[in-house]
Amino acid sequence: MKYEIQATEAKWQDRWEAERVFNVTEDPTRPKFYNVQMYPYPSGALHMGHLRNYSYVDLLTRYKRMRGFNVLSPMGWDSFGLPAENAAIQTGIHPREFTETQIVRMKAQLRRLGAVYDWDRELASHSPEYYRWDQWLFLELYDRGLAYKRNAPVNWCPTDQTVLANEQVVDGRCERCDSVVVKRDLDQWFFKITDYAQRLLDDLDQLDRWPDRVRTMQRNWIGRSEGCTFSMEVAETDLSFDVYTTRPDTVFGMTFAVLAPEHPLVDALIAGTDHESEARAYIAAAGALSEIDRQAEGDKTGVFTGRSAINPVNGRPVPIWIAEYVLMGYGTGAIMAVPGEDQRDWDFATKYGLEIIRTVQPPADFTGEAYIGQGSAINSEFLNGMEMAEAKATIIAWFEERGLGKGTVNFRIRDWLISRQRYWGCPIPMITCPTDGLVPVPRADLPVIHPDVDDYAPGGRSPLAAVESFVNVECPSCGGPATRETDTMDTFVDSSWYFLRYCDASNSEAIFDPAKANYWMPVDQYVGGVEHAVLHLLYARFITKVLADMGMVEVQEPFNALFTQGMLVKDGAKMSKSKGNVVSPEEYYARYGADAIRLFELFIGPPTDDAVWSDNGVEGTARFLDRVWRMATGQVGEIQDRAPNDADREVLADAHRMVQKVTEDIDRFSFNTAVAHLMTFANTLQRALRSGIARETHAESLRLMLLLLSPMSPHLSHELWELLGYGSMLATEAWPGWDAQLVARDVVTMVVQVNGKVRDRIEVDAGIDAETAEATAVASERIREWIDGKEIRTVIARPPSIVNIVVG
RNA sequence: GCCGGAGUGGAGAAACGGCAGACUCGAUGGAUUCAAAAUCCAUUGCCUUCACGGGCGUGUGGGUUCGAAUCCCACCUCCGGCACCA
Repeated sequence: MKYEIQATEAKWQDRWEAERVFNVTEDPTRPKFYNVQMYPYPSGALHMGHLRNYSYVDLLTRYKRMRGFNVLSPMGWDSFGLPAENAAIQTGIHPREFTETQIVRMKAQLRRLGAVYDWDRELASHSPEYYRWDQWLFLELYDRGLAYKRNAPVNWCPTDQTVLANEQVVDGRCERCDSVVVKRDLDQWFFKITDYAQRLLDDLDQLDRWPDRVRTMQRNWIGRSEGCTFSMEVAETDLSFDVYTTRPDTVFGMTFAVLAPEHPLVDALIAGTDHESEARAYIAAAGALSEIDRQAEGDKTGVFTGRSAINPVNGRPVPIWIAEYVLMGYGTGAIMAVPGEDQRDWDFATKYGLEIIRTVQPPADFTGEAYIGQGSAINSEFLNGMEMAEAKATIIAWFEERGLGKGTVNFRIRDWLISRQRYWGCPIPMITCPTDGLVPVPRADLPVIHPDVDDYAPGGRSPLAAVESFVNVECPSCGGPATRETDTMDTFVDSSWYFLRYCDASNSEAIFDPAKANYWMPVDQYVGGVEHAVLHLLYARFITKVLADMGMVEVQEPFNALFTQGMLVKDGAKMSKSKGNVVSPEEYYARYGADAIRLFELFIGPPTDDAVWSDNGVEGTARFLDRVWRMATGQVGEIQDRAPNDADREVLADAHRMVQKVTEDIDRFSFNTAVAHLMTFANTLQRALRSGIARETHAESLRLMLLLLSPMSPHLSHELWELLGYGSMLATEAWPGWDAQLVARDVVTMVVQVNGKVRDRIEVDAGIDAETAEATAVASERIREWIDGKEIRTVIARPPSIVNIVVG
């Protein structure tokens, strides 16, 4: 009997769906398992790289189900965004039509893989039923002062014609299109994620089932530093400015001060000095540079202002410079320069002939320039002799006593810029009234639906701004003429709460029912790419904390365990459409079926590592599955109607060993070795069949194999399960346990080493004691050859596995 | 520069501090076949030996240990993140 791949796979896909096997509701009597994959952008065609992730998630859904969990595995679509809009610009097809076509295609592809979800909870961020709650969330943040509009220098991508969040700028370039990002001053909406910086940092400690790498990346991104802010007066004026430093202990070593070129005080500072025209030229030149050039580490440039500032600790005047190595966006945009203990200040001082005073004693053998290590304070009056920590505390207290400054904490993270000047996103629900200023759209008027437009092309402002019927509205407050906000939201807003919406996806009265969210949350296993380490994963944590503060959900952290899968690599590059190296599954479905593809995706290597695609790997797993089919249907060897003998009992023991290993390997996410153990047992079973196996042993072996194989290659497993009469729906069976007595071995191979080198292997009783093990080892013929005539210094016995004889 | 992670056969990879290379691909030889496909068997880290066996071997150099791919130190290479953040 031949295995009919296409018909069988279709049959089981139909049955899982028709019998609603994976549709779930809250059930307090069972432990829940909330299994989520980062919802995909509906790009249309899935390639082998994508299928790797779907195979992992589907394995977990099926496995946890069999382990007795109430498993929720939903699916949805991150369906706002640039690709659909760019396609619309090119083809004229409405982004909605384009997107919905792609969603239909992708659903069909997931179904073809045999991936199962609770489709009742399907959501798409472009649907008004979904983005209505984006808008609601925005208004809640606005009411809490967590959403605000401000004019600020922002990152502008000249190609995509929109602003970007800091997190979307990579090495000065747009993460999407790689264009060099420029700064523009624009009125933009921000979410105040900086209010949550400390909590986002602190709670990383409890995420012990996240990869360290991701936690470290978030820590770096949040970038907490402790230091001191104090004020400096400008000599011969009544001006003053604040500086921030993490090294207040070195304040006596300040030999100059530096302002960022954009510092608001600069203009007043240089006005009327001899250096005014030179300084203005410098500022203009700095302003014209791109961010990349600005941030390029190289020769530091700067210009003297002609003014001096007074060092508050000793009244000493120091020259004030303007230099672009000081950034307006961090701290106060002004620094005290201590060249003795800061390499950047050292470089600058050396270049411009400024004084250098060491205030920390370097070790005698120190040969570098600025010294940033530990040491005693010198040249620092009352701080002299103190170590760094003590000196810091002392000087901060000194500042605070006199009201001149205070200990402060700074974060590198900036507020989240969420405005986008693009069409295919969620409209921001705000109205600007000449009388009342910014007025929120009343919640009863949500959703603000974005109208169809003729021209999607970005032109520096949102395409929505061209639609007068959309823009012009009555002010909800005074009824007078007013205008709508025409920017749309960053799509990362959509994705920062979708996992909560899955819990109650069809609720038309609220964003979700807290009771339902509290049943399912937190997500027990979150699966996705590491590229979102500081984007989506940080935003989602932030929004969850906001919703927790609102009392909507109890958890402070949305994702209990995070799994970041490796990429699939082909021809030395990540498999992706843009690289042109994708392998489509269609041909493989036709030849080998979904089960073989899934099994290969699991087997290809450790899930967290990148894996290299190989064309004939699927052939290997297909061969394995075919062998399982033939062994199950009596096409291999001989199944004998007799009582099990010793050989059969050993086969059964191996089957139980397989159950143990596969279970343990799945639990530690070692899917590649789990598959390997199934293959090993298949080899064992095949040998047994060839020499004749008892029917009972054969049946039990197959039963266990099919249970273990079913989360990996579900179609063939289900078909055989039904065919062999074990039941009608394998997916709802319980995961097998193993018999510890059967797994344990009576006789084991003991290795005997002489001086650490293996010299013999002896079959011994598994319960052998150390004394007997040693005696057995020494008595061995082969061992005698190595130890005779030599002095036995010591013998290490670790029965029953090893004995090491050390001879001199 | 700073912070992570990783270097094991021809390839993907295994290996609680205890037999390095499980499992799969590939390759070679063989069985079956009129022939092929499919299937099955055997071999497959390097050197040496007719053979039994022996020697070497997990990026490099040290160290700890009876024993190290695994732990420690230094270095090299690759990958990822951050980077003029005061």
